[in-house]
Amino acid sequence: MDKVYSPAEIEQRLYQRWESAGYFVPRLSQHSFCIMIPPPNVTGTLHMGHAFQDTIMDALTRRHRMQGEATLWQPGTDHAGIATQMVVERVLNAAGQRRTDMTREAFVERVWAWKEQSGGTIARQLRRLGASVDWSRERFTLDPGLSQAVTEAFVRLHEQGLIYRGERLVNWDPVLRTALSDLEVLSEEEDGHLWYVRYPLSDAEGHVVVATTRPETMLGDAAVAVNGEDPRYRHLVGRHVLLPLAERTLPIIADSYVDPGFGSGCLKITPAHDFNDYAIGQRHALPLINIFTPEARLNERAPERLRGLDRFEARARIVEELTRAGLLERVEPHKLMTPRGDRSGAVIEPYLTQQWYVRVAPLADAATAAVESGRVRFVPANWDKTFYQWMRNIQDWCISRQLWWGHRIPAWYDQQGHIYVARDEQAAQAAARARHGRDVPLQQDEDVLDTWFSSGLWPFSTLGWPAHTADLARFYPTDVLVTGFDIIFFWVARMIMLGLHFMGDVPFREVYVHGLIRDAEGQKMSKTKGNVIDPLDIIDGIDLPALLAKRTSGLMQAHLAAGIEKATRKQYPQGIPAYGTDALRFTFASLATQSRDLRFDLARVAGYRNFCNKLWNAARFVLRACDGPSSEAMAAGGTGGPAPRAVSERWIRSRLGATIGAVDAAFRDYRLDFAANALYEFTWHEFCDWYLEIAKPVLQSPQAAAAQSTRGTLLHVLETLLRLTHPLMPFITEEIWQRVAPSAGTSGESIMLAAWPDASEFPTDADAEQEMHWIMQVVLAIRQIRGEMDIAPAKRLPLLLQQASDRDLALVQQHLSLLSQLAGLGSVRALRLGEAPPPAAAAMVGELTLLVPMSGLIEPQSELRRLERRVEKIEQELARARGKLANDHFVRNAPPEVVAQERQRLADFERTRHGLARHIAQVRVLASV
RNA sequence: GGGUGCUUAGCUCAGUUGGUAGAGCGUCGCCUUUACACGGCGAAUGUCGGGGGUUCGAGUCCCUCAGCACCCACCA
Repeated sequence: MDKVYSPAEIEQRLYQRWESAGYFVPRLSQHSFCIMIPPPNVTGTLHMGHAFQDTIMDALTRRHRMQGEATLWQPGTDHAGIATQMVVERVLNAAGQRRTDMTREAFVERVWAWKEQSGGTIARQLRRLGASVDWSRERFTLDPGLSQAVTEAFVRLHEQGLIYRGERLVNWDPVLRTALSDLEVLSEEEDGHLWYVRYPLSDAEGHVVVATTRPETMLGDAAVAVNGEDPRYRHLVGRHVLLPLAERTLPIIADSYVDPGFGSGCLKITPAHDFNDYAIGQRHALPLINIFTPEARLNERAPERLRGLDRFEARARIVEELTRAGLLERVEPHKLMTPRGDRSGAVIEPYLTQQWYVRVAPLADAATAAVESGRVRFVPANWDKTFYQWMRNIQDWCISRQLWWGHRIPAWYDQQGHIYVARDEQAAQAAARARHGRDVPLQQDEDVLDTWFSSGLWPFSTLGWPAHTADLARFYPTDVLVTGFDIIFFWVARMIMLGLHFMGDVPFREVYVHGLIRDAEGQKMSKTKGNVIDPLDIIDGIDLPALLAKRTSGLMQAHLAAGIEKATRKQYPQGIPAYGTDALRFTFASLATQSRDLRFDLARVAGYRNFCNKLWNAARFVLRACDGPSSEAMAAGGTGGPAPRAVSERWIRSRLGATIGAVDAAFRDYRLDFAANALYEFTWHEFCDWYLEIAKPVLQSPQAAAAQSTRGTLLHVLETLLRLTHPLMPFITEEIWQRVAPSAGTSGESIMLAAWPDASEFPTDADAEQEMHWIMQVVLAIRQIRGEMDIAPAKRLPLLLQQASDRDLALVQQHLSLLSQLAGLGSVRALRLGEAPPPAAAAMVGELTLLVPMSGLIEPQSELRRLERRVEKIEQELARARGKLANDHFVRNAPPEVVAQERQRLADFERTRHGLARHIAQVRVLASV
């Protein structure tokens, strides 16, 4: 084994072996475990958030697989309608072409070609991350099977009256020229204006003033509304005004929606271009006057001179004309919430169109009930509140999109406009024939479905639905969904609704909601911010020029490049070193706290890369120590051999058991940060820092049985630790395990298929832990003196024991060589009764006083300072403990064991202080000489 | 307007039913100790955002204020 762990050499080799050996395919077992991957966009690449999420899922999957369950992690990708279509259109535009220049079929072909070209990236990335997904079941939302599921779901929902087609206002993206669902619209506060416009009364002198943020829509006004209670305007209700710039009169109506306190108290009503106005228009039977084309230009309903103007040009023109006509009373600056499309960024227009909708209310009720009753459990639990809040106010879901890339809606129209929703064209034709008595020409709906419609079926469509497959029976409901809170509404809620509806059961029993990965400064990672890191660049490393090129090329806003380059040069002057997959994965695990924002800092990856190296070298040590012909004897020692085990062996086994328990609990609670910490702590600070050091002299000792027993323990503990660590760090654990397992008496093709560690095999050994605690206290106390006095580590120190109890003496006797080795002692001797101690540095362990004679090594002054610092601390603790025990209320009300514990603490502190005080007095005399 | 979080060491964060405030990174000493310098040993560092309350006892529970972040929502 090399001195330094080199992930690059082993990771890809091991993954290929796992994959080709079929280890990712679920085995047969009574119990099953299943996770569905949230399918990423097929044309995208995995970012840090994906890598984080995939690490979590892989860790869960690997642990369950080791527990012997039939484990499936289902992979796949999403066609991501709008996002993908936009990407391909951008490519076309760059080549001087436009989507509208080609046929739909030609365009869709281009998208498929793009998908084939880029589709392998995600799979490649997943493999590099070590994701143990079952590639043989990989799915894509536009696969024939999944498309059939989409059609089936649509047709059934339609038959059940849960899908309908209707004409109403939708969120219209005039740039993409498609409808969007409510969720795809993001509102943000922007600076705007409030224009106060005079609408003259039609039958008398005077006018009313309406306040509007969108003067251009006045051409579509159908009324002016006032609050019926408003004394200023009450008398005008029923009269009419003349709509400026248009040759129309509008009624003045009363509606309680109008807030007399806002603006002028008069509201222009434009039912075809505002959601509120639409509702008011419905109440008052007002006409819908659509003044826009799908591109949001003024249409033929506008006066001729304004036709064809873009909505923002139209606004300027109309304000200008109103000003010229003296109808603009004033303009105020005004902050308003502007709705924008989440993909295009275009200002969304409420627009009157025919669209398909899912009637959500009945589905939402069932979904809410499923969460309330605990059939679906959110982790952390409080996400259910977010879920409920959305579910309570849910509106019908607009599922049709005026795009070309996606699942074509299974609806056909005859020339009279009758609709035939059917599983295929033949079935539609049959329905048409039934109506008309003959075949008639049918035209399929041009629209496609919202991407999230097919994603919503993912937990069962991937398993073969609508067929009744064995996989469905085996894996549905799945066990856990691992996802970010950003798609609870888009995806989680819809899977629950559709799963309950079509499968009659929840799609997953638990939803583990993790935080979102941000950069080291807490900024969201994005291309425009230039702070994106490709997970593979952390694994393989990347030099600065390549990193700069990646971050500054293909920017939508080229002017950002300079700033990004500067920041990148500053942050990564040397580029990024190669850290390997396991270090990255362990970092992700350690980040998996319950916080919402998770800051990703490369310094942590470096720390865990070091941890990998630590584990690697510990293994190197163990293998070297156990190298030899008698490996069978060692194995026997490891699995309950004959010799009574040394206390250190009993201790490390007990600690391992505790660690297994902690890791098990952490996995059950989805606290991978706890799991990572427990593994780190045990591996580094117990196994390496203490046990390996303890083992060294034993291995050299002439007592063959003790050495042999130690070898067995080293192997057994390491082998178990590797299995325990494998879900988080699959590669390094496999690489080491392959070398360690045979000597440890374990066999198997792969650690992946080895049994998950059993804590009961390593029960708590309280005696051993206590005894080791004493040893460690003594060692630490002497090391502290050495460290604080700057005594060279190689210098062997004499140690005198004062006031040693029988137990102390027995322990010293028993562990003399151990103590000498760990603390660097030259000699150890107990003071005789009445023997005057020489000038010495002192430390206390319980009642025992440890003395290290100064004899030229230690300056009395510095020892004095050291002792005084310690006493000061103890005095503080003493004061607190005394105060507590002096408090009558505490002694009377606190539980007896707490009071007893406090008394014990007080006694310990007093003894220690007393001992130290005595030495201070002595040292002070020396110091003053 | 409604809702949800967050505020603990220089930085990033843990802190499980209230009972001695922790880790990693960084910092400062000493060390080429035969697994590891991607290392070893030792050290320093906190008004747990402010205020109030409950309690024998509060980082933890309640109230309140401040700051930050996010989500939902139809005030023109």
